[in-house]
Amino acid sequence: MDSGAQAAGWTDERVETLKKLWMEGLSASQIAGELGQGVTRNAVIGKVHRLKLSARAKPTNTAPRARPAPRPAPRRVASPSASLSSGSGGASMMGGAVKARMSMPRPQTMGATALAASPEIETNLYVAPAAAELFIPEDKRLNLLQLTESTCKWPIGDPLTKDFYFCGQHSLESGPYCEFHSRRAYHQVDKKRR
DNA sequence: CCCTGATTCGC
DNA sequence: GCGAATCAGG
Repeated sequence: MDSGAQAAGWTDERVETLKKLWMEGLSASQIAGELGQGVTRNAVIGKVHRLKLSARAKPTNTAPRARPAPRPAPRRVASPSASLSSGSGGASMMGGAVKARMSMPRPQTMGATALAASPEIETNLYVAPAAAELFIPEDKRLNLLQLTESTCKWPIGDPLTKDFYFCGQHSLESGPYCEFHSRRAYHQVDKKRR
């Protein structure tokens, strides 16, 4: 009995699922995860475009597609070596080590995520720059002149008062902040406020 | 750093 | 047609 060859090939069923989920606003990675591990987010996006499904939720948008992206020279890596004997009816794929790439068990705020009915009163109109999250001993606090290339430049407190200082921890090579504040800087913590 | 979709191009 | 690599934005 033949078996296998399920990862590749977009069956009508899968295409329908793709359309459905895409229209519902799910992200490509989520759809990929839903379809199966044999499908990557790139595959989903690629298929979406081939189907001309892009622009799912854009009723009134006449904005041109940004820029055609002036590619200098993608220069893709040539085939490492076509020494892999293809054909010969040797289905040597699927060894078993299925790496669960990209695990995201977190709900994450998607487009159709309803707001939690939290009657909490937001009295704090002014939120400090995530200060109280990391206590810095006084002897470690730095002022503007004390900052160096290797000190975390995350500001803490109100710049207009004396209780202002910089984190001062050893900063990462990849940024001006320490590891802790580097995360706070970007990452999707609150996403965009619509 | 994380994520998102968009695009290109070798297969 | 397919999707990895890459790009570009947030």
